[in-house]
Amino acid sequence: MSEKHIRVRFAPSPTGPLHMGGVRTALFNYLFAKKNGGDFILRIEDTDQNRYVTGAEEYIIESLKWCSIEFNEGVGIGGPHAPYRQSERKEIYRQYAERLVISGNAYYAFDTAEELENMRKKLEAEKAHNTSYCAATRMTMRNSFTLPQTETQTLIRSGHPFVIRFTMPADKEVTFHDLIRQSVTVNSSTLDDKVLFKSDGMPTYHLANVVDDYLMKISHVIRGEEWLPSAPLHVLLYKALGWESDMPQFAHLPLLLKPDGKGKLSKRDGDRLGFPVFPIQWKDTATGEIFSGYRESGYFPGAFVNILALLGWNPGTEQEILSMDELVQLFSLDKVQKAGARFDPEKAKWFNQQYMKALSSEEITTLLMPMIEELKINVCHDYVKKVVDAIRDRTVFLKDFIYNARYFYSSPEEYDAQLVAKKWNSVTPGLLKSIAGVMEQLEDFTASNLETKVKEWLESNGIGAGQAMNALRLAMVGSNNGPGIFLIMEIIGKEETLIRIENALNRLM
RNA sequence: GGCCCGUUCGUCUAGCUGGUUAGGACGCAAGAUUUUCAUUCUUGAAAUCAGGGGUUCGAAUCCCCUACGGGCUACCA
Repeated sequence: MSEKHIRVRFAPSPTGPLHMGGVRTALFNYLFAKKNGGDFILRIEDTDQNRYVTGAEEYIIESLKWCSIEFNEGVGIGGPHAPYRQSERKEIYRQYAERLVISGNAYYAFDTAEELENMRKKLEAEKAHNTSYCAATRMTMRNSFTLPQTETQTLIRSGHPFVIRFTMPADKEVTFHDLIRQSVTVNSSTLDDKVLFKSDGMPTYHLANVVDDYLMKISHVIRGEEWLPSAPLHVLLYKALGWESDMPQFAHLPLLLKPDGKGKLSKRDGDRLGFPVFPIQWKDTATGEIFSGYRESGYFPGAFVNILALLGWNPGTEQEILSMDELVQLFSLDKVQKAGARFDPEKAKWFNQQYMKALSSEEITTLLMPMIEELKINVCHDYVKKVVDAIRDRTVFLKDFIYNARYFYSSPEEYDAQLVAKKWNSVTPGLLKSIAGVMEQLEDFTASNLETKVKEWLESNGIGAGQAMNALRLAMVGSNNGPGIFLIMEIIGKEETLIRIENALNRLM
């Protein structure tokens, strides 16, 4: 193991939007690279033409950008090992596949889908332990082992479809070291003769991945746990290609599990349970279905990254709020958890709240203004800032400054029926009229002056504060939430305050 | 079915070289503040460390077995 320059890659395939588990894999690669002064590469693994989804690649790049996960080599920006899109590297793979055939580590196979299906059925019926194309079965199939050499040559020259399969040893212990799981051993008899090169001229993941990681001088392969079972094949491929001394180190990350039930977090869990699973919104062009994103839901990118970082990793201290710089400083693979991490949407909200707290009201307002303008709400920066100051403690998401604070921008249209039933009685209208009369006289319409004057009046008339305050809140807000009622009045101003009392009187009688 | 990986409060986790009242955070509960709702503060409940065997004076920490969970098992990645 030489002291190689650290080079890692994130290699998604553009089959749809990248979900948060994928972003976390990218993040861990990024943190590891930054921490060790290495390179972080973005490679697009688009070897499956059938599953290619238009827009997915752009989506991936935009997502990473939103998260501030920057790559310094790869698709879009190029680099010394370009191209970084596997479909554009097509020519490279075939020679390595053929090299494996020549060295006896791979072979041509001509079986049809139907023949493969029959083989599987037969093996299942026999209750064979290994029901795949492997050392035990390959001699019964149509391939360059069973066909005469001349026939193999003829078939290939005549353009007959073929695949190249790896010659998996019959019975060999394959052991490799994983940075997170230590030693992993598998017997090759349980593995199969994986297709390395497809009949459409494209490599499969296994070949492309190994070839590219070698050519791109990748030092560490950090990927999801779903790849652990095929890692022995990859190790064998490095050996077969004579690259054993340059083989990267492996680290298989634990999976992200769904908050409820069983299994790994999937595409549809988010909208089913009310939280996003995607970094940014994705619209499925085929079905028109929209999948919500963290960005659109009002999460700060820093909070999102923070949440992901702490899923399956921790710094070993009690600090939970960590900036990207701190994450880079503290990150290490040996603090990565082995078991899958169940995602908790509630804690995700808490993280966002912490990031909200860290911002000044001025900063929040600046972030808010474009949203306000887009909604054509006619208020100025200073007004919004007052709203922010008033409700920031009770706000988790940026959009809540708008939707949960509608009463700052317009008179309530509806009044909470339960509250009306409880707090609005026969004396209320008269009471509100009198209070409105008091307020009308006020020059100084600040919360403190309002409070003093209104309370003085109530006291001198022997009226309990409770019924007045609740009725006022009903008139101003329409429901039982929001900051101090006098502060709301100060912000919306005298004119609006009186209008709302009038509105309530007209509507509630 | 086969193979691989895993298993500390409901959840994320600390605990890494055996000796702690098993710590923190989210959530939950109670109280205080707020004549609303939140915030904030205080307090509390919550893991016999999956279970069972060992090793040891002593194990959440080491070993084995079982159970359970997860992943993989395509000419998908």
